[in-house]
Amino acid sequence: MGEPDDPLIPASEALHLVGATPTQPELREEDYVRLAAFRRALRRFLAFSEHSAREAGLTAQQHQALLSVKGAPPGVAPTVGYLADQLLLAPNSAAELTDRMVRTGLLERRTAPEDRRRVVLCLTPAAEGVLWRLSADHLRELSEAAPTLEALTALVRDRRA
Amino acid sequence: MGEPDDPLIPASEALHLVGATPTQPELREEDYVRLAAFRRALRRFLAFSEHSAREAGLTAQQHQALLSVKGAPPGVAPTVGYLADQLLLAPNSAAELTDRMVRTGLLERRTAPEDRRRVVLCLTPAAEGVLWRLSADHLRELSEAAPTLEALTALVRDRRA
DNA sequence: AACGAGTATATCGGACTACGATGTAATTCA
DNA sequence: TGAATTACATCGTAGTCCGATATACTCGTT
Repeated sequence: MGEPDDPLIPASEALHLVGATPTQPELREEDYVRLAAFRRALRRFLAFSEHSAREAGLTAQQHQALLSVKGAPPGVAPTVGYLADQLLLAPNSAAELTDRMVRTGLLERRTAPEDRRRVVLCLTPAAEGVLWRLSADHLRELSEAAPTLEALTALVRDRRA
Repeated sequence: MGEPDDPLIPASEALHLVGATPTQPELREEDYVRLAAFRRALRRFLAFSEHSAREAGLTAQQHQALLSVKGAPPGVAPTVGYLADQLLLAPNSAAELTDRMVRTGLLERRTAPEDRRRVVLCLTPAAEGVLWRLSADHLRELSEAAPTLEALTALVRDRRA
């Protein structure tokens, strides 16, 4: 994942950047443990997803791209911009992602007739099959992981100060 | 994020790699929409986290590293290996992450006396402050986002075939 | 006590992605 | 028509992760 990991701001300075101090969070040791557990659960799911996608020959990002295109609400055309919006990517990054997926035969670009600036994305039959398989796997995994996730969100949410 | 996104396996071949077909998933259009919505909610939370961390001068990965170290269960020493395990990273990547965080004054390396191969990680006071602030923000955000997330997991979990 | 196997980190080179800045084409509005 | 805007594409850069490999340390054998 290309997330920059080193803003090179010394922590001693960063501390001053955080603005006003919260009113009275009263953070306990337990809260850190819970947050850590929650994040780990999230990571576990994401790791499953990543692994699952990679086994099918694509990346997590590509999987989600397919899902966004396929799962676009009726009446909304899945364009490159829509993809960027759904995946919370910069428009150019979405264009590049599209490039790679077209190159590997997962997507097809179609210039929209009514506005020829826009490019509508279509799944290829191969992508259709892969996505079907991946979705089934994810639904299965979610039916197992969901309880844990829900429990943790509830735990984190309902902690008392 | 340095996630590779282009395995360069043509989709037509990838389709053959997915193994046995599921028994009878009966995927509907709705399922795709729900899965897409769920993934988008996840992304929203992760984006909040990313933004929040970056405002404090570090990355999401670094934030979670701090959380893992701080939230290590009592009796478990947060070493580099432990970090790798918690963040689901390769050991060398964890070592590099540690490097960057030591360089920016977030972590401190301490060779364990009883086994001098192991390196125990400690938060600096600055990191302690940043993490406290971030944790408060995340608990606040989670108390808002959790209901949505729970609703979506439930929706995805309890779909009927 | 020396040896070899195994464990815990560290280092190096390579692959890949995301972004900012910039460019191009199409549309809209004045 | 011309200027401003929108949608997407291209290029160079920064930064992460990983595999392979190296180093340091520990432990069980002999």
